[in-house]
Amino acid sequence: MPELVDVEIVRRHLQRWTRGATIVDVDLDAGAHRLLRPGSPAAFRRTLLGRRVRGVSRRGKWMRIELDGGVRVFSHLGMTGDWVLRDRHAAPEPSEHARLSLRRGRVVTTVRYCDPRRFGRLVAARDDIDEWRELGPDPLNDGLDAQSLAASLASTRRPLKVALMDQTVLAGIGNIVATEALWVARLDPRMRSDAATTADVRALVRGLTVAIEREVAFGGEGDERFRVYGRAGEPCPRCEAKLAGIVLGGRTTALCPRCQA
DNA sequence: CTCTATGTTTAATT
DNA sequence: GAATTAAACATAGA
Repeated sequence: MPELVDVEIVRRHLQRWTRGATIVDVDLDAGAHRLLRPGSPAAFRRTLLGRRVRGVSRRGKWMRIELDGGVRVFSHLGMTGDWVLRDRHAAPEPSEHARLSLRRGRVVTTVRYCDPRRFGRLVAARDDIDEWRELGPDPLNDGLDAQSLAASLASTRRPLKVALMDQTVLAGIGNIVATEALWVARLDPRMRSDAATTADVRALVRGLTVAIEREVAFGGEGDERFRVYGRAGEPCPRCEAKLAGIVLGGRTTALCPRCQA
């Protein structure tokens, strides 16, 4: 689920469910310790209990739940994380590892963090964590600036797709958006990042915009939203050539050998 | 049984 | 230092 658009959708839900409410209980299961990096169940619980939620912000794939007293809870969904709203008496969800009980007036609800693979993170802190501070511009929050992107790309020799997925270059770009954007831009994912011309960067900005808008239009759901991601071996939607599948930076990549040369 | 997966970090190697 | 690669994390689904 979680790339930039998916995380933004979760953020909106989480903010709607929690803003203005007070955390009256924190429950963590036996598997939650893996999510609290750094942290411990006891400290996490102690830090959150009794605090009111002021809002939820997001940069890239990180969310920041802002609480009274300057406390912040950072949430990363990893590969399979999600937050859901449930009645306080509802049974635990499959793969539910953390639960916040929230009181707004006399009504108590629960938001639950579910994550079967537990690659996600939950970090309570009084300052912004390094992972948050080091994030580059967020395409949804900050827009895309061709000049600064060009400067970032020029500073490294890695393959273009690897640089795009570097969260300090742009925050929130994952394997899906990177793959789709490069196809839209007709750029070879293997080309050296510092070899991108001004025209290439312009095409890339457009590709990213198109790919992100497509994610938004589909609500981050359904395989139909993918033009090339996961479609190696199928015909290119643009020129009908057979899409190639390669590995870059340890991630599978689909590309059209004809129009992304 | 095998293979793959929307993410990140770390270690080893070039 | 920079870049590359593989492995690790843990689980579900095809």
